[in-house]
Amino acid sequence: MQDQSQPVFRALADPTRRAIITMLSEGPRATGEIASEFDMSRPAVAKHLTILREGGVISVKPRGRERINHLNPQALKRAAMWLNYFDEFWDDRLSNLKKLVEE
Amino acid sequence: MQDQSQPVFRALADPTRRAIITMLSEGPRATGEIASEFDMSRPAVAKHLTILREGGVISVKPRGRERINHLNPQALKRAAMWLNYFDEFWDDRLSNLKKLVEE
DNA sequence: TTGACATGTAACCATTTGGTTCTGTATTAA
DNA sequence: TTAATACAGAACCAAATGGTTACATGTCAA
Repeated sequence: MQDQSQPVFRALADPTRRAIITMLSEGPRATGEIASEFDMSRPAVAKHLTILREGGVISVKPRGRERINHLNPQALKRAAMWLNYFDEFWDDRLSNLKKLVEE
Repeated sequence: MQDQSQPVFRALADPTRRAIITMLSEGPRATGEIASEFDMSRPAVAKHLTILREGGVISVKPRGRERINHLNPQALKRAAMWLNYFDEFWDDRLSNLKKLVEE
């Protein structure tokens, strides 16, 4: 079980980064467009984007002089799966059903 | 949606703390018992336990001179719910079923 | 009651984190 | 071709993080 999930959980640890994730769930955004939504400098936001990229949470496609940031839900799934392991402790009913469905 | 989940995500950000969570999912453990499993000093582990407690992830019951640490899955659920919001992006089928079940 | 055990907490330290400003480099528009 | 735009990256800084050792306190056992 050893820590493949560390970069994802690290990415999730900061509220600004979680806000960026939420923002990108509505659709891809250019870097500057994201930065303009926050009360901090563009390089600060750029650093957060780097950490999100390192965690595999977002991917970037250059388009002209812009860089378009896309959410990469696969990476979030890794963290969700880790947490869902504990499902059984808070919701046996739903967890059992899920297992059934997955079979 | 504003940051009630911050302390939980903070608690989840460190690999040692996630290991402690896994350990406690097998059953309650005394502080020293937990510390002995890690290659670091007891106070270091105690600090991690404090952060887990602040995140509501564990709760502590004194028993004699020991302090028994219990997993508190409710707090983990908070983080899981945040992530599950993005379910729809990676697994529409299961997410739809879940919604149906929850009704 | 005395000593060992289980633990918490304080003081300290190196590294990481999250922010800043400044500078450099493509790319688009005039 | 020149000026403005969109961005990356370096250098710097304060505060938070994750670790340490040393010390204090409550509880159990002899």
